[in-house]
Amino acid sequence: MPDTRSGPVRSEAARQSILQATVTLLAERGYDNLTIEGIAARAGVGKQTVYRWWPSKSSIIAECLVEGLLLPVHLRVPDTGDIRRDLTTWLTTLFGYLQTEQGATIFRSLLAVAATDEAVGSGLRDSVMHTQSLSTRLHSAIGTAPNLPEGAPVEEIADALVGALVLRNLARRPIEEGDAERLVEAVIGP
Amino acid sequence: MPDTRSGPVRSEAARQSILQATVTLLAERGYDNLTIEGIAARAGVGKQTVYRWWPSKSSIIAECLVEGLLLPVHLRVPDTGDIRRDLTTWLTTLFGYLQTEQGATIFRSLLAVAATDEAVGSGLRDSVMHTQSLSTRLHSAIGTAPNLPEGAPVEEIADALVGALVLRNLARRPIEEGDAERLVEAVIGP
Amino acid sequence: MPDTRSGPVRSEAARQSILQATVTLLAERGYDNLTIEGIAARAGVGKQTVYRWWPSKSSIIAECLVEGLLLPVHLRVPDTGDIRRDLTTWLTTLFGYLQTEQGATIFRSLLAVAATDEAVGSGLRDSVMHTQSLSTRLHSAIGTAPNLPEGAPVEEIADALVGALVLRNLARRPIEEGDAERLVEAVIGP
Amino acid sequence: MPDTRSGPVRSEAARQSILQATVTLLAERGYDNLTIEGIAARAGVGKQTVYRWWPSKSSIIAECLVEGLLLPVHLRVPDTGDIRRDLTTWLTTLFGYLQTEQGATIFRSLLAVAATDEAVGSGLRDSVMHTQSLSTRLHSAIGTAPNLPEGAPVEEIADALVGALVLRNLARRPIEEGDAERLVEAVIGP
DNA sequence: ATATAACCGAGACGGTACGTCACGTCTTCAC
DNA sequence: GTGAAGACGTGACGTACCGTCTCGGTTATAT
Repeated sequence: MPDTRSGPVRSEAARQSILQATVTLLAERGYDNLTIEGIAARAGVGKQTVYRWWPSKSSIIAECLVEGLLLPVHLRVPDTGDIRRDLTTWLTTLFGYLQTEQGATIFRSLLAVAATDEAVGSGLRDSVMHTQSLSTRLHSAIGTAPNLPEGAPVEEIADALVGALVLRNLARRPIEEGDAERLVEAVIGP
Repeated sequence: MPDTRSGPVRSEAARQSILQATVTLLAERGYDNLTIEGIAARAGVGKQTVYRWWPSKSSIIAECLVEGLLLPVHLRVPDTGDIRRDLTTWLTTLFGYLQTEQGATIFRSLLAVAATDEAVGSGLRDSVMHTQSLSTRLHSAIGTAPNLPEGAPVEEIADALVGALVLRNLARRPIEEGDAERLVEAVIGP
Repeated sequence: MPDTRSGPVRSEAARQSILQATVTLLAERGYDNLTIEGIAARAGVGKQTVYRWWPSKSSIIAECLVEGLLLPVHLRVPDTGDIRRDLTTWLTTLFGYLQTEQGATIFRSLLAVAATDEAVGSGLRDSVMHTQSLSTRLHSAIGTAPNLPEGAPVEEIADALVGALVLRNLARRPIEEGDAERLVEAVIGP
Repeated sequence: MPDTRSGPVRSEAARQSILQATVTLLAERGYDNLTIEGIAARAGVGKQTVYRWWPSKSSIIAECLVEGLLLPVHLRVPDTGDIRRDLTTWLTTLFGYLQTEQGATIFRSLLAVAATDEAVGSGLRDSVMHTQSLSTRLHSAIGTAPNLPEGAPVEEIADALVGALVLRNLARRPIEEGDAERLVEAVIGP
């Protein structure tokens, strides 16, 4: 029976406080300007308590992600049977999030972390963007659209959609009316 | 009478030395771990000489980009009349660059800068990726493929291609045989 | 009905272990570099067990002193009737202790504690150096030496002897042949 | 021709500021409770500026000593021809300094440093206490007092006097009327 | 030709944040 | 209630870089 040592147990309150402080500061001031001292101070926690449980700034952010504190929209692709409509709905939701100053800042922070931290980067496509659900939805749509014949490169289509989103965020290009539709058209065809 | 100040002129040697040192350090140790003091030391240059001419770390990197020191592949999309083949060729070249450890590291650094620095971010799609040439090529191909009818969302197609590239780089997904073809198929159709 | 509380009694083993660990670490690494965590770890004891019984680091050292763990020489001044010989014998013993690297280090630690901690400082002359026995011996020698007439400033003579010892230890001056004799001559006269 | 490098020169203002802050804090709060961060803050100076020029806390104090900022009494033994009177005068001056709360605190700090730092300890007897002048004065007095015959152990007499002073300071024994005289009598005889 | 001014290298300066160590308090479980 | 273990908030440690500034030395005009 492992892990039966006595002694105090990790403080869940401190953990939550740190994660919440991280999200707040990330939204307020961006990824640089985010310091561990700042997190600890805002969380009302000793610096050592942070270092005891997380090896790096990016790992805190990774945990925020897993907890769903960073992307407070549900990223699952809907399934009404109409793949065009579903993708458009899904993209519109995401575009809506990226349209807010705060959402865009947080998402860019996320990309900065991904660029820096291998673990976050590797998990970006699947865990973060839930691309899995996108792939699944696309698979189930095979045959229902002319551009989705048997053997269509589903993963690459998913990459293209998510990647376009990422690129827009990095490029600070404002979202406009009809962008979601146009993007869907670009990859699924007219 | 403009520009009648006296004194010596900006040292081109110092400038080159700084840019080169930046590229070297970026490839060696990544974007974080890149310090201005480190650049100056490696370049054999005083810190002030850096600060005199560049306002920030990211602006040095931006200049490296413009000088073509960072992405030593020519990014222009070829034009043989066959849009599929041209895109595949272009993507294969880029994939080749991102397949090298050094190229992937530099490109990720670039994305980190873009996530952080508004100017670099805004220029990412056009200046960095030369998406303009991609758009132009796609425009000229309208009508030559079933998925590129009149009024096709060319910009979004370009976004999708470049974005997929970016996403792959961030996600550290290794490139495999046929990836370029599949990606082209994903956006241009079968 | 005094002392009828329940529960186990203070562990003598823990107490001894802590005191011994303190002496060891003091001799090994000096007064600074001595930490309570280090003592507890070396003693195989919880930190709280230390804090439960001692208010401060210096009080542990004070207890080591009282237990005779720090100055393992008997400091009582002998009494053969010949005050010169007795003082010389006593000083030679002490010099011998201070000549060892370990003894000198421990004694300096003691002085550092005395400089810092009022209680230890106040007890230094009497409890630590047993100056009381020195005074007594000097008192009993009054009249037996030309420099010890009736009314001789016995306390000051004791101070002078002990003080000279302390000074030598602080000044890291090595002891040489005949030093004990010369010091006795200095205060008792030729 | 050594040391001809260009560039900024060490700031004398910063140096003075640091030394002065050290003295002030030492007198205010004692040797422990003295932190380098505290010194830097009080001096209005970056921490690195302290670390650039001094390897340790004790070395700052040592420099304060050399600058005469710590012991603001002149420690030279006077020479009127009457050795008893001269020693008494000298001791009275020192006792006066040690009688003030601040003087006693600073002097104890000094002893704590000496106990810890080899360099300061080694210099304690001579540089700090100017025992050299005491020895000289005693040498010149040989033959003028019955206890100072030819061949008297002058160094040991000096040790005894200075040591008694040190011991009193460590033991927190208050100075009383006639103490200086009694101490002189103890080592020079009646 | 000579003064003036901007360049260059070097690096000291006041700062901020880093990641670590130890403090003294506390909480948990076993005895 | 005591003891081993160790998490907690706190604060100082010594280091790395930040961006600004000050040096002595070196060009290049502008007088």
